[in-house]
Amino acid sequence: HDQYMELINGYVERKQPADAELVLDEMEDDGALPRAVCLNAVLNGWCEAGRMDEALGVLERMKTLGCQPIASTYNTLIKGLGKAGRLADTTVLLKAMLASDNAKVRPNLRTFNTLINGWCEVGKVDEARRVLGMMRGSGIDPDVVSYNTLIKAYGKAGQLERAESIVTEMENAYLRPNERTYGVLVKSYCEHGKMMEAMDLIDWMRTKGVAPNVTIYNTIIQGFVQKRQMISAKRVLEKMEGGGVQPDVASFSTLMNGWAVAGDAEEARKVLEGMKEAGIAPDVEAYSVLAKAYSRSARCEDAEVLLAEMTEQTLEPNVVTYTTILSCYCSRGQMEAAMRLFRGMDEVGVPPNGYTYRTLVWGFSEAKEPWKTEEILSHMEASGQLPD
RNA sequence: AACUCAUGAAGCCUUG
Repeated sequence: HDQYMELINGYVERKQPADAELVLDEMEDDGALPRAVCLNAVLNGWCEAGRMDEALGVLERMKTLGCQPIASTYNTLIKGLGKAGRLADTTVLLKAMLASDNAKVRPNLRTFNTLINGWCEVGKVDEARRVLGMMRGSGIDPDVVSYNTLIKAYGKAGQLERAESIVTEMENAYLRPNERTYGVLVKSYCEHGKMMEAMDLIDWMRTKGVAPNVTIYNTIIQGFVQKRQMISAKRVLEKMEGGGVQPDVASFSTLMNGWAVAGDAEEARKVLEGMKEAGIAPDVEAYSVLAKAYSRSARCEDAEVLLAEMTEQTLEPNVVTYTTILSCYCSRGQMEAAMRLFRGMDEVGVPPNGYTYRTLVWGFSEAKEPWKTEEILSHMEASGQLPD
C-alpha cells in the first residue's frame, strides 16, 4: 500500500501521470484496492499535465471502485479544467457536488474560490461575480481570497477604480483586507505604470493596520524596473531597508534584472556584490540574471565563468542559466562555443528543453549554417522532447 | 497527503 503510494508520487513528481496510472492497474491486479489517496494523486498528476480527459477518467474509476470522490477531488478537477480552458465543463461537476447529501462532497469555500479564479483568469469577471452569489446561496460566505481574486481580475483589466471598490465592498462585508489584498492592488497599479499610486498604497495599508511586507516592496521594485526607472527602483530597496523590512534575494534579483535588461553588466554585478554584503546568498536565479546581464553586453566568457562561481557555492546551474549563456554565443555567431555548452549540459545532468533547442536552431540559422541543426534535432528526438 | 489569491531569471512567433 505505502510502496504503491511512493511509486505513484514518484511518477507524479516526475510528471509521468501515465506511469502513475499503470501503478493503479497493478494494484488492482494484485488485489489491492487503490485507496482514495492514490487515486487522488494520479488524478492530480493528469490535471497538472493538462490532460483533463484522463483526469476525468480517474474520477470515473474512483466511482466504479466504490471510492467516494470528495470536495477536494472535485476542486482539483475544477482547477484543471479552468487551466485547460474548459470552464464550461465544470458545471456538471458542480451540479454533482451540490446534489450530494454528503457534507464532504458538497462544494466548499475552496471550490467556489477556485471557480472564481477560473473565470477571472479568462477575463470573465461577471461570471466570477455570479459565483459569488451562488456561494452565498449555498450558505458559504465569500472570504478574503474570493475578493482578492476579483480585485486581481479588475486590476489586470486595468479597471483600477473597480478594483478599489471591491476593497470597500469586502470591508462592508466585515472582511479585513490582508497583505495579499494590497499586494494584488500594488501589482495592478505597477502593471499599468501607475507607480505613484502603487507607492501611496504602502502608506495607505499601514494606516489600515497592515504592514507592507517584502513582496509588496519587491513588486514595486519590479514596477520601476519595467519602466526602466532604475534610480527609483534602487530607492525603493533603500526605503524598505529603512522601513525595517529586510530585502530578500528576490529584491536584489529584480533590481539586478533591470540592469541586465539595460545591458549594464557592471551595475548588475554591483547589485550582486551588494546582496552578498547584505548577508544574502545569491541563488540560481540571481546568478542567471547576472548571466543575462553579461549576455546582453555580449560578454559570454564572463557569463560562462559564473557557472564555476556557482558551483563553488554549491549552486547548481539549471537549464535557464545554461540557455542564457548559450544564447549569448549564438547571438555572437559562435556556434562551436554554443554547442560545447550544449553538450556540457548532458554531462552535468541538466537536460535541455524547448527554449534551449529553439535558441540553438535560431543561432544556426543566423550563422547561415542551418544544416548543422541536425545534431540538435536528433538530440531532441532521442530525449523525447517536443516543443512545449 | 493533494485543491483557491500578490514579488525575481532564458530572444517571445495571439501584443508594434
